[in-house]
Amino acid sequence: MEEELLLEGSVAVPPLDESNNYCWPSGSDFGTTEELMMMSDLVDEAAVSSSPVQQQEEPRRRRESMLNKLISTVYSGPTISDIESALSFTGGDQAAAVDARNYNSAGPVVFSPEKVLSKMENKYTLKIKTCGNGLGEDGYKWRKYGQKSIKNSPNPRSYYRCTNPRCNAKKQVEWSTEEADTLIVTYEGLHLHYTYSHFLQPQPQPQQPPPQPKKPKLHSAAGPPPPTPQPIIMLEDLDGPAQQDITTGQLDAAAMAPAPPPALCYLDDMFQQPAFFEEEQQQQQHITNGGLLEDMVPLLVRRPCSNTTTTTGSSTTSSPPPLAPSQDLSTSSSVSWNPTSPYIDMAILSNIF
DNA sequence: CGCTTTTGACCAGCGC
DNA sequence: GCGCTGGTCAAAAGCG
Repeated sequence: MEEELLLEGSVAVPPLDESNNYCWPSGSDFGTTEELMMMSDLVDEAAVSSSPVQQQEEPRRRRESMLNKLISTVYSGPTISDIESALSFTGGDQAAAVDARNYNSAGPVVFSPEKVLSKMENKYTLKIKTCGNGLGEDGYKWRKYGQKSIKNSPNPRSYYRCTNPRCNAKKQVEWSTEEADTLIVTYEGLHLHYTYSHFLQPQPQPQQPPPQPKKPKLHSAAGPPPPTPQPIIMLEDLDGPAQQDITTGQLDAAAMAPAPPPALCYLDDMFQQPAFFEEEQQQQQHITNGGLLEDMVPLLVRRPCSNTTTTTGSSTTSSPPPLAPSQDLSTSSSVSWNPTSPYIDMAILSNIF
């Protein structure tokens, strides 16, 4: 089936919000449906009409530009330069040199233009507008270690620490007093690790309605519960066929179905790849004093939004379910694709390389 | 049983 | 020094 081929590495398109804009993460330059369709057309055109000559010159640059744009859209984590800057950070202007948009929380969120309120040292303060389901996810696994009521704020502030023992990243989460659906998340420190431990855990997506917090009383008076972590996917190798649904955060069962777990499907497998370790070792030679380079932030892709429709191909614009991810793609045995599916075909992208 | 969350206590920084 | 505030600790409880 054609659909099966196109399924590899499909990229979920986030749902539309009230303004008919896609809930892309920050930095997105094509938030509207029209812009998205233009981008999709451009990519498709490049894949279909490119000739050997064209591929070498202008089209190549254009494709690279488009790809970079797409990647920058789905990848919201810190870049290598960010890490380097962080590791060599001395304060002041250096911090300002770090592009804050590269370190934001993804998930079912829309970033307000003023998402980056401040960035001092390794702190990133973000305004995150939740996208309907009231949850923000950034792909990392956090452990809550405290909660405080803040003066002049009706909402308590929650303190989270990365569960990775090698990582001292922290974040503070509180609901905006101005906008009920806006989270104010302050990240401190960078994640010097992959999210493999979390990724490897099959994440049973909650059936809607989403599960109540274990102790809802904390939030009953203060607003919705704080964000919960969700798995992310790493786009390990753009030159090869993508194997994961990089935005749903779930392994794409269809992508894996034809040949069970290709090397890149599981991070366990990926870590065992010689090429991967070679790259890791090379990175470790560059940065060894700030953390484990096994932990260096990879080319990872965060899910722009979780409440996308999945395998049914149903429209995302009509009464979207608040939490469609209840469908566990990692266990789905039948996945189809059609043009109405909220997916960008990564196979198309692979053609332009 | 292990992990996570809750929550009161504790500590440090700051202003007066 | 004292009080206030924000951040962290750690024991207890919850949960799967």
